[in-house]
Amino acid sequence: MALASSGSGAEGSGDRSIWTRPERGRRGPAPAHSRETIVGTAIQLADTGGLDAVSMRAVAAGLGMAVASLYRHLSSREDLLDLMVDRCVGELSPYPQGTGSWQDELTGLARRQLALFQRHPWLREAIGHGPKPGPHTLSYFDECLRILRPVRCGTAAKFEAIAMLTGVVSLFAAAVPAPDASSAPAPGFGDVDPAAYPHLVAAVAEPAGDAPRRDLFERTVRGLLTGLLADDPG
Amino acid sequence: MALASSGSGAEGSGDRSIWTRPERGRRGPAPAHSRETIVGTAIQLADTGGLDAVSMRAVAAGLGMAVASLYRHLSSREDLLDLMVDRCVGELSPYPQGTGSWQDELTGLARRQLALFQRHPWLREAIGHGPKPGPHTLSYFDECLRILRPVRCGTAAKFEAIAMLTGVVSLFAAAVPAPDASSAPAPGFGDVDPAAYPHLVAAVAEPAGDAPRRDLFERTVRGLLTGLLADDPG
DNA sequence: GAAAACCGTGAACGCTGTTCGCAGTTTATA
DNA sequence: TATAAACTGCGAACAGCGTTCACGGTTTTC
Repeated sequence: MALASSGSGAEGSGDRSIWTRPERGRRGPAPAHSRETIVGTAIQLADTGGLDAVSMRAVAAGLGMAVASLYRHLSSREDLLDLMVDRCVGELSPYPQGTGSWQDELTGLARRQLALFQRHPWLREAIGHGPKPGPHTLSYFDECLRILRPVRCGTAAKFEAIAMLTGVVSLFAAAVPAPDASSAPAPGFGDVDPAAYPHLVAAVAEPAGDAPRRDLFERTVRGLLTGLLADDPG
Repeated sequence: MALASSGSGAEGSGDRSIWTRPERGRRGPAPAHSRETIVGTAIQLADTGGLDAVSMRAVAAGLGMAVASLYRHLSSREDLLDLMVDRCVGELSPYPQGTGSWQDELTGLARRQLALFQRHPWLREAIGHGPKPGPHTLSYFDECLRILRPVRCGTAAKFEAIAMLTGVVSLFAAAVPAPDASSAPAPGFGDVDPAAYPHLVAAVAEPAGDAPRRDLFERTVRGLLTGLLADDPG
């Protein structure tokens, strides 16, 4: 059942997973760039221009190295994305000592996640393309499970709840991208037959009246948790 | 200088949006393929092999036409994706006559959305890349607003709730892909230092105990709606 | 000293979305 | 009816992408 065949360990750069591949071999010259530097450059590119800006050529150019050399450190672009994600998840730690109820703790964690998604908007897209959790992501799961320890329900349900919570936080991050740029002009209802969409036309005609209600995030998260982990007999 | 000066209307295929571009010009031979056929072929490709399988070359090949000819019907691949999304959203209509509370109606709609996401898994990815709603999507918004009419809160809040609901449904679709294939083997915790993730190790060691609780979807959706649209004075 | 393992790289392969120019067809106008 | 405009279809090409390969130089191991 072991992932890496139980036999011998890593065989150099032929490693399957980026999490078991050693950062450098035991022979040959020292690599000109560390894994840390490569991931940092990639994250910087993504923060600036989105995931599309993270091309192998762009990363290599940012480091002043040749494209092919990147493949001495990574076996694919996906490896790079996995490293980027895990390093950003690491920004959530250290996790504070828990004091309140598990709902309080989880909501607080969700709030820090929201800030993370806003710092790195590309995270929304980078996550979910296959679950290959790195060490920081495993720590994050561990922390969630620690918080959820008092909840009496199956492990699978807890994992589902964690995934759902992360998803909702990501949705909030998408809805409120950041405290800066001009918000997207809302779905652009161009010239359209008003008769076909009566409620829609009436709604957009209304005087908006949107005082962005406070604690919307918190109420939503708590409502979600209630639905997901309601305390009913298993 | 003006491309499409505000004066006259559409000038043939030079249209900005796919929703205003006429399907065919007023001169020249009749197109060999209808927009309907093109979108249908693309959806079929996506249903089979995901969004990556929807390359302009693949679509053209599926129709027995040359790649460049596709650009007589679409000004970009994004146009094609927009058309695909809108046509699938159209599968939600006709919308049944509402009978229950707005929570009941919205939950029912969410359930049909869930089925839609499961029929077309690529929808999750295709949605969200910029809001360019087509006629069916506008109808969907209209229907949601009709259901939400009794709820007393701002229009912006309602749109947020709709977006959030759609997102959560999409998350459920991702968690429960379909009633068929082997579910993803859960995040693969390979050989890992047990001491570093005590709660994680303890959790996966547990006997799972997952009777997939019934009505989890419904309870989650209702919990979310409660959080989002709780009836407090604006 | 020889051999194995490793780093860096230029050049290429196949793929992608998109554009250009040309030939043929249909319609509108004079 | 002749002519110009507008349109369809398409072969060929362009720039960009991720990835691979073969080769020379460097470091370690035997």
